[in-house]
Amino acid sequence: MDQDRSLPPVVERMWGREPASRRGPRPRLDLAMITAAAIELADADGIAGVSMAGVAARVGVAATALYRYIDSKEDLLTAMADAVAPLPPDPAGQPWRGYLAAWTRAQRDIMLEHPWVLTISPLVPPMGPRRLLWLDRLMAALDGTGLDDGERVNVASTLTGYALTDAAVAFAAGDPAYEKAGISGADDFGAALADVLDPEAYPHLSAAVRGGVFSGAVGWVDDEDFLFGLNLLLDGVEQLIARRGGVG
Amino acid sequence: MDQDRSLPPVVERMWGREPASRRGPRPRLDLAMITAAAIELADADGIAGVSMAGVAARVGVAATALYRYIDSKEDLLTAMADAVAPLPPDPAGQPWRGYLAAWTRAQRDIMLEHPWVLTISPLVPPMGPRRLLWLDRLMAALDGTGLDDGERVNVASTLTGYALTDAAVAFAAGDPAYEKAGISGADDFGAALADVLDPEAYPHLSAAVRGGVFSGAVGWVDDEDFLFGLNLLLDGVEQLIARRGGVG
DNA sequence: ACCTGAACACCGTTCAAGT
DNA sequence: ACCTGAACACCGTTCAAGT
Repeated sequence: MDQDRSLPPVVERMWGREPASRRGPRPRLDLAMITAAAIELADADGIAGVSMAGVAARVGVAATALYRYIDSKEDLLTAMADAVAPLPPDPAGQPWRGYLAAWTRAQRDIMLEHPWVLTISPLVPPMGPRRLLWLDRLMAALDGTGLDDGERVNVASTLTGYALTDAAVAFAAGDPAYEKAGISGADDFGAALADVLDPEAYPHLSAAVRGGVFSGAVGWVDDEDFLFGLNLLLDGVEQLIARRGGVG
Repeated sequence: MDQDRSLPPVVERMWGREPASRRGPRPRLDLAMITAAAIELADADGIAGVSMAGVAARVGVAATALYRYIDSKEDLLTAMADAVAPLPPDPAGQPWRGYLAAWTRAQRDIMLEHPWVLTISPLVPPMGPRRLLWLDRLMAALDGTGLDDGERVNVASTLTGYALTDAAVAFAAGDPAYEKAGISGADDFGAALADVLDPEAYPHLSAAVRGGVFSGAVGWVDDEDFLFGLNLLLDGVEQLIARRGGVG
């Protein structure tokens, strides 16, 4: 039962389970060193800056030596997505709603600081020690609300998804691809769109664009927008808690 | 004002604005043909199956000829993410809540059918004709609720994000990377996790895992889970509408 | 047992040359 | 003006050989 349902090798290593190597020279590296180097490269040059050769050079080793520690580059990206997360905020003594808000904001901030996470995260299930610590803390914060474990997990995944979406939208507004074309903010986004939208085919949207939906001072990136959607979710959670008879 | 705030070239082409070419031989291709070929490849072999050479071969042209129509592979992916969306459901005569639910589900279904969208979508702002048609229809469905344009856009982006998250989670449960390791469903996911979780460091989560959170009959992929989070959101929207004094 | 260096198959993109 | 073919710089990954 222990051997049958084993985790993927990278995940095992992310949890510190290095294979017990006995004979021969001692390893010069471990997964944490490699992951840290890769994260530094990604922070500096984006995901395109992460090549096996580049990571290897940074830890002072030949490119091919990395394959002693990971099976593939994909595995490396999986480990990066977990390791980039800092420790979650401490839920001790906090009311659930305040903690969930802080938790979600902190998770979004990770992605604003490390935009490359957006390019790997969504398809990777959170099985590493860091991401699961976040999950554990959120579950703790919901003690006393009457929500069961399954509901808590669902709340966590919904909030994680929201953080991801918000970060992606915020990032898109400043996307270099659009700056290249002379569009630098929400303001120009709307103006450019107006040129192309047929009012007959897109009646509501083109009216909204002419009305200036995308021309707000800060537009998409506005903190108000983050709170808007977040409170939508938290209101929903609050209703559920009320139904379960938990305390607010 | 028309020239200054121009859209990126790909986006212009997505809107059918092919450059007016006069002299010389007529083009053999257009962006739609190229995009359709790329989508077929991605559906068949995943995003890894989409190479410039492969797409070119499928439309019967040398690899380098594609650069007459797009500036880079990234542009091609942008066009694919828009073109893969079918027409949105028709909102005519539907109550807002029912339409939003159908809209969100349909959007998630796109990603379940074309999982490769998950690997490009989150960083690409929706500026193509298809994605913006979806936005227009959702805005139409909210007529009479009292929500303003900005709020409607925020609702749309939040629901889109939710659809994306749900699809990603559902997809992760069946991720080949985990099947490779002998983990085929939610059941094994939980068992594998139990081996590695330290109950002292992860008290709530390890209790939940022992309690079988991840061992439900269908687990993550359950339709119940999709509706759970969706209703959280729609309850939030409903509260907002009530505050605005709109009709349900 | 760990690491290296050479090698392989493949990739996106450029550019000059053809029509 | 469109398309081709050769070429370039780079990539992830393998494998035999060294210690």
